[in-house]
Amino acid sequence: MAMLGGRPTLEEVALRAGVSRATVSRVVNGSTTVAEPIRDAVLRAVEELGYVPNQAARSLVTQRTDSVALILPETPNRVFSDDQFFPGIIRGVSQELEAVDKQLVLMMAGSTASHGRVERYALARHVDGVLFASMHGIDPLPGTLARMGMPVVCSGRPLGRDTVPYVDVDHVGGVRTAVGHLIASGRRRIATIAGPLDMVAGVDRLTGYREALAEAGLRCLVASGDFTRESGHTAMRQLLVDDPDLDAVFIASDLMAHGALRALKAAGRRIPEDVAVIGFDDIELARYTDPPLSTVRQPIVEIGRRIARQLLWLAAGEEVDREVILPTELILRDTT
Amino acid sequence: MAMLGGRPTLEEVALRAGVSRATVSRVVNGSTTVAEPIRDAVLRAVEELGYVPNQAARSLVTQRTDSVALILPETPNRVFSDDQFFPGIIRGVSQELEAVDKQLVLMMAGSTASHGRVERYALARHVDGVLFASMHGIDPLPGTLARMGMPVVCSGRPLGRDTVPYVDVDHVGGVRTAVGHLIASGRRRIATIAGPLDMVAGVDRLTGYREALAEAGLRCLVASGDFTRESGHTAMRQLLVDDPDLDAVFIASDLMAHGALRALKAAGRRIPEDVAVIGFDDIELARYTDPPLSTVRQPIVEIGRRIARQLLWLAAGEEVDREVILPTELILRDTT
DNA sequence: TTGTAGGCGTTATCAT
DNA sequence: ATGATAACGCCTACAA
Repeated sequence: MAMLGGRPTLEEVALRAGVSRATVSRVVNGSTTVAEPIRDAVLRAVEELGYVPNQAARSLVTQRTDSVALILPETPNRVFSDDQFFPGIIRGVSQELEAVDKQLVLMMAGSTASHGRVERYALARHVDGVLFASMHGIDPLPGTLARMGMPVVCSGRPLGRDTVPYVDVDHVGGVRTAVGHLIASGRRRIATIAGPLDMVAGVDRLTGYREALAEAGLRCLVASGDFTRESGHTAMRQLLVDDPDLDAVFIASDLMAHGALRALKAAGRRIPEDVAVIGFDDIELARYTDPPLSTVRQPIVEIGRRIARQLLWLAAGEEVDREVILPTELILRDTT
Repeated sequence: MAMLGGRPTLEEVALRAGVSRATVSRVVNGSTTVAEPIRDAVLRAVEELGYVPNQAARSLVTQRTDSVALILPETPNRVFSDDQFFPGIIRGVSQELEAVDKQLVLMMAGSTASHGRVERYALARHVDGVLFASMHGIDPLPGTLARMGMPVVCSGRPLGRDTVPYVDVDHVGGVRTAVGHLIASGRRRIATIAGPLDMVAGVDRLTGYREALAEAGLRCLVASGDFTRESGHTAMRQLLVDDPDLDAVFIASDLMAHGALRALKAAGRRIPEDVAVIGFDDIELARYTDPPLSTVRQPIVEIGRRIARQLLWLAAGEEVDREVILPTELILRDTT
C-alpha cells in the first residue's frame, strides 16, 4: 500500500529488495536480463511498497510521455453540442490508445488565442503526437507542429498546402452515389443543404452534389447550414421558398436533415412521396427520425481508430501513407 | 524558433541572456523580484530561442502536473453512443480547466481491468485530481484514490459508503414535479420507463415516480431501460402490452423517450391526446422529436463545470461541500 | 547478470 | 536582486 504523502521511489524498492536501483528499473521495465530469483524479490518489494513509477521522472529522461493530444476546434455550436461526430472520434482514438497504454489529452481550440496554448502545451509536454479533428479553414497549426518534428495526423483533409498525413472518407464519391440514386428514382428538382464551406467536409459534399447534377444535366439549388439541426431547419425553409416544387434534397449531415425533416413536415410535404431526403453520417438518430432517414454512412469510430494508429506508427518512427481514404455506404431507409 | 531535435533549455536561455538559470526561472514563473532590464533581456532570449519550459522537469520538482483526469465508465452502449450527457460533462469540465490552464486527460474505464490502469495512471502522473462521471454500481475506486490523498470529485451521488464530494441534481424532486403535472392534468394510468438500477440516476428517478404516484394513490407500472433509444423503444412496447390503456408515461431519459415515442406512434397512440409523455435531460433532441418532448431539464454542462471547480478547490487545499445539488426544471412542450 | 554513476531540465534553498 | 547548488526520480551507458 502506498502511503499518503510521499510514495515510494525506485530507491526504496531497491533497498527493500536488497539490489541496486538499476536492477529494479530493469525489472520494472521488463528487461529479460535479470535472474529469476532477483526478479521475484524485486517484484515482491514493488508489491509490498505499492510502488508506481513516477512518470515525470521517466519522461524527463526518455523524452516520451506516453500520451497524445487530440485537438478539437471548439466552435460554440458544434463540438459536443449534439453531434455524434466528435464523440465517435474520441471513442475510436481512445480504443487504440488504450491498447498500447497511452493516454488521451483532450484540448478544445476554438479561438486563435487557444492556438498558442495548444502549441505550447504540445511542446512543453513532449506529447508523443498530436491529432487534429475536423478543422475549419486553413489552420497552420498542424503544419507548424509537424515541421518541429512532432508527429501529427489529421482527421479530414487539411486545407492549405501543408502536407501532414490525414484520414478521410470519400465525400465526393459517397454523395455522388446518393444523388445518383435520387436521380435514378426519377427525382428532377434536387436541392441540397451544404455544410460550412470553410470545412473540407462541407466543400467536398457540395462538390459531389454538383458533379452528380451536372452529369445528369439538372439544375442546382443550394442552401447552406453549419451542421446543426437548427441550421438545417432554417435552410430547408429557405429552399422551400426558393423552389416550392423541389422533389428531393441531399443534406450534408444527419443532424441538419433532422431539422429539415421538421421544416418539410411543417410545410405539409409528405416524405418521401412529395420530397425524398438523404442525409450524411448515419448517426444512430437516423434510424429514429420520422420517417427513418436514408443517409450516406461514414465510419466515424473507425476514422478515430485510424488516425490514432497512423499517429502511433509515426511516433514509432515509421513511414505512413500521406492519405487514407475510407469508404462510405449508401443506407436506404424510408425517406427515399 | 525552436529547432528540430533538441529544444532550448533554461540553461541556454540563461547563457544567451547573460544571467543565471535561477533568474531565467524567476522570470518565466513571473517572480516580481527581478530588475526590469534583466527581465527584458531574459524575455527577449526566451523569444528568440523559442523556449518552452519542459513540463516533465517541472513536475518532477513541483509534484504537480497541471492536469486532471476525467474517468468515464465506458459501457458499450452508452458512453458516446448517442447520448449528450458525457459530451456535456466534458464540455463543462474543459471550460473550467481551460480557464486555469490545466489539461484534461480522458480515461474510459469500463472493465474492472481498466480500473487498475486508471489507478496506476492517476498515481504515476501525479494528476492534480480525478473526476468521475456517472458510475455504475458500487465503485471503490473514487474512495480508494481519495484515501491516498488524491483530490476526487464525482458527478452523481456515489453508491456505497465512501464519502467523496459530489455534484448531482435533484432527481427525485424533478421527477415528482413532472409526474405531479401529469396527475394534475388528469392522467390516471401513469407508467414509467426507468433507467438502469445500478445507477443513482436510475434509482432516484424511479423513486420520484413512485413517491408521486403513492401520494396520489395511483398504481405504479414500471419497465426498465438502460438510457438508450433502443431500450426505450422496447420498454414502451412492453408497457403497451402490460396496460393498453395507460394514458401517460414518465421516461427517465430523453433518448429513451425518443425510442418510446416511436413505439407509441407505431401502436397508433396519439400524443398527447391518448398518452402524455415526459422525458428527462432536455437534450437538444427534445425540441425536435415529433411532437416536441416535454422533459425535466438538468443542467448538464453546469454539472461538468461544478465538478471541475470543486476539484480545483480541493486541489488547492480548500475545504469543499460534500454535496452540491443543482436544480432541475420542468419544460413543457407538446407531449403533455 | 548486476552495480556505479552521470545526467535529463526545473525549482528552490541558500548565500552573496 | 542575483547566483551557486542541491534535490526531484528515473534510465542507461559503462564497468565489473
